[in-house]
Order: sequence, then structure tokens, then C-alpha cells
Amino acid sequence: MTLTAPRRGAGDDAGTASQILDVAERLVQVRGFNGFSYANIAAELHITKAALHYHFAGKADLGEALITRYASRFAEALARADASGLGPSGKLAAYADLYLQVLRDRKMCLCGMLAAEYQTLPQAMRDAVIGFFDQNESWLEAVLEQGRDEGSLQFTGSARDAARMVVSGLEGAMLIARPYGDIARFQAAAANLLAGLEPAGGQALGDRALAGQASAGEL
Amino acid sequence: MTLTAPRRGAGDDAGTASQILDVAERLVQVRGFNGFSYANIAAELHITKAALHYHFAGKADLGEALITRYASRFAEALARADASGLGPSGKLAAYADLYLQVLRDRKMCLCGMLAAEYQTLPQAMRDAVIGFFDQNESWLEAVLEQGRDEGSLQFTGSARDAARMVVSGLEGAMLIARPYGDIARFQAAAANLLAGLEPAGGQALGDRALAGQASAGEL
DNA sequence: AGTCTGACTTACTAGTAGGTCAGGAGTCAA
DNA sequence: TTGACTCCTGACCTACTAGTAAGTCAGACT
Repeated sequence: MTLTAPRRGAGDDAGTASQILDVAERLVQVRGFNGFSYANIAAELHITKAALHYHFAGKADLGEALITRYASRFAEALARADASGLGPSGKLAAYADLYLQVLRDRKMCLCGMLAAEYQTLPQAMRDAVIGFFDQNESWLEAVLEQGRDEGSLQFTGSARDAARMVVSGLEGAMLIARPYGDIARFQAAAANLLAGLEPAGGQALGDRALAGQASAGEL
Repeated sequence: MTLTAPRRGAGDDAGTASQILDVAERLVQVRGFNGFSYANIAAELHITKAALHYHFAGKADLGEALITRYASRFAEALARADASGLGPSGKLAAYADLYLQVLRDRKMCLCGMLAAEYQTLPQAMRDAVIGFFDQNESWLEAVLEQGRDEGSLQFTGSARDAARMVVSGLEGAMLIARPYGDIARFQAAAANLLAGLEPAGGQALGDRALAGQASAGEL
């Protein structure tokens, strides 16, 4: 379950538009939407700035396309988790793992980054960012609801509020872990967060979550 | 307990340097460090860009001064909480309230914003950002430790890890609540987060926290 | 062969970024 | 009254920003 597009071979010709999106996406996630320019993308792809404008009329259009693609990849990953047969706890762990994979290459969640820059974004991008979080909250809400019904998860208040706490907690954990260059920081915060949803007040889920990447290490 | 400097009267002459810091601070918190320019500050204060360079040699120096001042104000607020005679739960609520006050005027935590832009910051600013989070974690660690010893707080794992979860959770809650322009979103996430530290698995603390600003409302 | 089109490049624009520098006005002390 | 000092302005500079207009060129279609 990954969020990144499949790596192509050496004679890579995955379509210029999609290559532009790939580079821009990484730049936004690492440096922010206001932290890169068309020139950066152009240089990396060895094309001209004008070529970028051919594929994406303006930076705002590029940004919008970026969010749309990111959100649909995320939706696919969530659908795969649904189809996996995992229980609510497992789905939560899988969800947290999506964030971990992004953090692994020093990247912030695309929409988490854009949330910080929200006040400087064009309207279309703002709407798309909101849409992304709504989508995430809805999926989590269903998972939490199911978990509470089954008795495998426990929380006070509405499932929607708990879902919002999970999104907030994970986005925040990414935000803080990145400057430290310390994946373990994210893992600990995520485990702590999910442990709070365990029925016995235990930490089984927290421990199970993010397992398999035991090596803490730096980013 | 507030973080903002005292508002002066009409014949405001609080010192140009400090006025520059005030404006720049707000701009960073709303738009990000890469989202404003010297021209923006100059226009707002009706001075020239050159005057800014007299007080702060470069944008990096300004940024560093910004973090230093913000961190010391934060430290003062934490010291006031320590001196208040509040118990660990009360201190946690007071801590969350600091974040709420910032969010009230559509602002992100200065260092939370800078954490997002971390990869684009000059080294001195990076160090200062890290210092801010370390300071917060240390204070929270002590509070959590005391709470656990007293039995008024409960958590699995180290107090340091729990402290990191609190910082992450609150920063993330600010990050997400801001685009929605919805303070209630932050309050719910914060309450949920702090409720997880209550011994009975109860939500007394979560409810008590952030009380007094019952009116949810928009930002 | 001629025409059209997709995917570019070259050469340019107006505007903005952070930054520099000579100098001037006001204040203060000797 | 002079000189030093602080704080600031006006006029600049260079680098870079997103964006555009016009031209090129290989390949598909007719």
C-alpha cells in the first residue's frame, strides 16, 4: 500500500504532464507551495518554463491538479485497506502507516503542507484541500464507528470528533517529526495516539501499529 | 495569560524594531515565512524597506529574532502557569488554552508554521525552531511526570513521549482547524487528546480544558 | 504533397524579491 | 558649534517570479 506512482524504467517517458506533477508534488511536500518556482521544475526535467505553461496554464492550475491526484491516490489506498479484510484496529494502523511512508522521504503530507499555507492559496486549491480532509475524516469515522460497535475500539464523544483527532494528531506528528529528522518521534506519537483508542487503555494497538519498520533511524 | 504584546495607545511609538517584529510575526503566522516580503511590512508600517534593513540586516536575522521573542514569551506564559498553583491537569488545560488564543485570530503557531517550511529556512532559524519545541516538551514532560506521580494523570510509555504527543496533537489540531475557520474543531480535538490522559478514561479534563470560551463559533 | 496538431523552444514581458548605499534630519553632549 | 550617533529616506541593483507571444519541428491525417 503506497501513495507514490510506480517507478518506471530508465527510458522513462511517463508523459511530461505526469512527470511535472511528480516533481511539483515532491517540491510542495518538501518546500511548500510558496517555496518553489516553475524554474525549479523546469530545471529538474530539462525543459523550459514555457513548456510547463503548455501543460498547466498557471501555478494555481498545477496546484489544483496536484491535490486532485494526491487525493485520489489516497482514496485508492483507503479502498485497498477496506478490501484487505483488516479489522478496525488494523485499518487504523494501516492508515497511520500511510503517513509514515510519506515521512520516510522527508516529505510532509501534501495537504498538511497546504493547510499551513492555506491563507495564500487560490480558492480552487483551498476547496480541494478541504475536500481531502473531509474524505479522510469520513473514512476514519466509519472505521471508528465500526470499531466501537465491535468493541475493538473505544472513545468518548462522536466518531467524527475522534476521527478529527486522529487526522490532527498524525498531521501534527509529521509536522514536528520532520524538523528533527526523526521517524521514531512520529512513530511514538502515532502509537501513543492510537493507544488512546484501545479499549483496555492498553497499548497493544499502538505497538502493533507501525510494526515492521522497527528500525527507528533518521529520516 | 497571553502571548501577544500589550497593545499600546494611539500615539504608538513602541520602538520601530518591535513594531517590525509585531507585523512580521503576524505575517509569518498567517501566511508563512515564504508568504510575505519586506515590502509587505514596510507598507503596513509606512516606512521604507531600507528602514527594515537598518533594524534587521536580512530576512534571516528578522526570522531568528522572531522565534527568539516568541519562544521567550511562551516561556513566560509557562512560568506563569507554574506559578499559578494549578495542578497538572489545570496546567495542561492552560497549555492548550495558549494554542487556542493564537488560533483565535486565524493564526498558526509561529513555530508550527516554520516547522512546515523547515527545509527552506536558514540554519539559525532551524536551530531556533528546534529549541522552541524542546522547551515545550521539557515543560510538558515535567507536568506529565508530576501528574502521573500524583495519580491525576495516566499514560503508557515515557512522559517525554506523551509530551511529544501533546505538542504534536495540538499543533496538528491548529493546522487543520485553521482552513476550516472553525475553533470548535480545535477544541474538540484538544479535548479528545487531553481526555486520553485522564486516569479513569474519563473526559473530565477534556471538558474542563478550554472552558470559558464555550461559544464555539468561527475563527 | 500539403495541412494540421501536439509538444515544445526562444525571447521576451511586467512585476517583485531581498538587498545596498549615500546622504539627510533630529538629538545629544562637549 | 561642532561632531557623533541614531533612525530613516530615495534611489538604486541584481536576481528571480509567473506568465506570454511567436516560432519550430516531428509525426499523423488527407
